Amino acid sequence: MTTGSAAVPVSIKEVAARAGVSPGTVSNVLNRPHKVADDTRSRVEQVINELGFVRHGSASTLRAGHSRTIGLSLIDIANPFFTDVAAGVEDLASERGYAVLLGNSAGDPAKEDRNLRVFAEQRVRGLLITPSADDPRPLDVVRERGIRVVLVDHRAHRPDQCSVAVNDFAGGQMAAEHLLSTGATRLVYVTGPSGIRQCRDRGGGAARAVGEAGLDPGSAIEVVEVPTMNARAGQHAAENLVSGRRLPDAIFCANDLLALGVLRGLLQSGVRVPGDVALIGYDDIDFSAASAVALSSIRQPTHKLGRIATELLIDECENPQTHAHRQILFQPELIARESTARP
Amino acid sequence: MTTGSAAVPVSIKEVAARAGVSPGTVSNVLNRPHKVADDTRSRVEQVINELGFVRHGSASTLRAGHSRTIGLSLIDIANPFFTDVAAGVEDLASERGYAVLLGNSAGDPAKEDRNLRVFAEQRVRGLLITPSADDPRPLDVVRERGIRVVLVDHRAHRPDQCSVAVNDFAGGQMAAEHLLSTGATRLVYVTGPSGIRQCRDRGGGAARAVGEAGLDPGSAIEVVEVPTMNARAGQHAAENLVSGRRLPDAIFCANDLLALGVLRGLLQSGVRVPGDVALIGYDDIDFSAASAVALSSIRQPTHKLGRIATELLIDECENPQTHAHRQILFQPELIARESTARP
DNA sequence: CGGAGTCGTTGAAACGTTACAAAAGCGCGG
DNA sequence: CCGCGCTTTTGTAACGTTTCAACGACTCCG
Repeated sequence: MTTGSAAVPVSIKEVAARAGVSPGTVSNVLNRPHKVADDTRSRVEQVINELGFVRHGSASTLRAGHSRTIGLSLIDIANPFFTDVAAGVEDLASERGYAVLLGNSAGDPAKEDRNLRVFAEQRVRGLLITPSADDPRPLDVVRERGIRVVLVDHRAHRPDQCSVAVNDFAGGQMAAEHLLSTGATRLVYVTGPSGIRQCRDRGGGAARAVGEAGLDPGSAIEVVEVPTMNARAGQHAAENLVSGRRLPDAIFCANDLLALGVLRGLLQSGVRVPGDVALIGYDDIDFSAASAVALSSIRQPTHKLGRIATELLIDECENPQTHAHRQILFQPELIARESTARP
Repeated sequence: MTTGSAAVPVSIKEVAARAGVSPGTVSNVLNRPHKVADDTRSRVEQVINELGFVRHGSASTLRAGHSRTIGLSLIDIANPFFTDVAAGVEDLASERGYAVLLGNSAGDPAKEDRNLRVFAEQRVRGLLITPSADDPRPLDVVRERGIRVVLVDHRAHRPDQCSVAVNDFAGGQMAAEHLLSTGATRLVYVTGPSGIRQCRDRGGGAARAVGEAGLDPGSAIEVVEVPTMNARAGQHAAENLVSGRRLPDAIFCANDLLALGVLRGLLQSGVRVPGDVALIGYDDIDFSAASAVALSSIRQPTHKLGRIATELLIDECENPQTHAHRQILFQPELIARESTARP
């Protein structure tokens, strides 16, 4: 058994010496293998394996002027939506040999700033971010440092920037249309703080659908705003609706956690779903299909969102001259389940 | 508007020149502020702000011989358990000024290896890992490179290594005792692959509880093993139990996703929970309290797990001489809800 | 046989920071 | 006014890699 003693990292020079070549050649084997003669290359590769050489990323970054690391700044790493996005990011990054630096802003702009600073220190090659606020300034600061940025789940506010998002307006519209198609005429939209763009857009889409159906959005949709978007808040909202005898025909929730809470609140009060009230959520998180009454929802291509964003970012970093900036907007998908099934 | 052109990173030399001091002094301001005279320090700090200087982490790492980055290798970033752990890790790391490199092994040892390699290249200061297999060898390789490792949700297999885990045996025992206390005498344990240590331990704990209650573990517990630990598999298992007329008094599931699926399967077949069958899960994920019948579960201190692991790792890295290795084992906690409530 | 063109390899100079020995400045007792 | 100890600052040599001009060895063609 070896003692936990000295770390003895082997450098490119030792590899070079042992293989009887110059350090430059070893570097070429590592970075431009095709420029090295076959037998030299295989000799060097053999020595690399023998010695267990691993390139020192920092030295490489320092000299080459850029790293193989990308930053990922998320609003809430505990939220399944972002988690799925992160999984997509990690997937592609790992395939392409990039490392992912994780930052969780937890909705706090100060913490987001701190993370951006750390990313800047680490000289990340590029940055994927779901901005915690609409304010574009902190990002412009990052861009001025020469770090490429791709926005995730947020439309770019300038044409020379890539973004990947999902059409929340269309999703809201889709959800409301679906509810209306079950015969509902009086809707409730249970949503989080209106400061959150996603909540606003989804509500806007729902209003549009109601208007297009010939109803008056002002009276046909009641908006119930709750402070946090979790199940507890949803349950509370449902209890209020029941006790206030303001039960609509159908309820649209701005995310699935809210919807699961609403579902629970309704069922416990003896309200039947979908019999008395139809219910639809948003995000189609895993658990939605598993709830007592399988929850209809709006599915977003989360994993893909992460992958594509990463793809765009890497392309922008590696081919800055040919890269075409794109603002990609995915369409969400209606997943109809039991909670909106009506005879 | 600035053109998206030249990245103009300002170096320590320029700061030094502008502040009328030597580069060494700037470095001291950055790393050992107390060794610099007050007025010099404030002058340098002002220039740093004016110029928007950000230390080049790679140069620092290269020269200093160690980075301010820790690696985090998880089995499944889409699983709420690991996500909560990751949030705890990110929390503390960010507080201490460390960056977190994220790796998601997805249970694939090959991918785990690839990630470990990337971590090695980045010269992470230390590594947090929930190993995807029981095999300690890949980790020993990492340790030989001089990278400190703290195991997360896994007991260390050697005394000179830190680990942070939760007592799964106790958790399983706790769950089964609770079920027995409701009057149950015939249990089913729905679990994932027995290759997963957590599943084995929880089952072992349950068997112990049954034995201690004077029952024969061989006949009082039926084990149902499913290939994947998600809701679909749970529902399927429940349907099999119902159709096979093998309904027990109580069901213990190795995680909440399975339990939610089982719950759904039972309710749809007209089996009442907890009336006919009591049900308990494991992990106490957010959604458990929100399901149609609030799910009893075993709660683990996930966030804390992440924080403490990070704490241990940073201490081991920064104070190698005074650091005492610890194998911390948290105790889980029973959360009794409706699904096990009996009159 | 000489010169042009290829291909593979080399050597040395960076990249931005930190560590450390040495120097400079300063106050004070003799 | 010297010399001593103290604090503060400086200059310089690394750290491990990549880049690039230059070089040597071949081949090919005239």
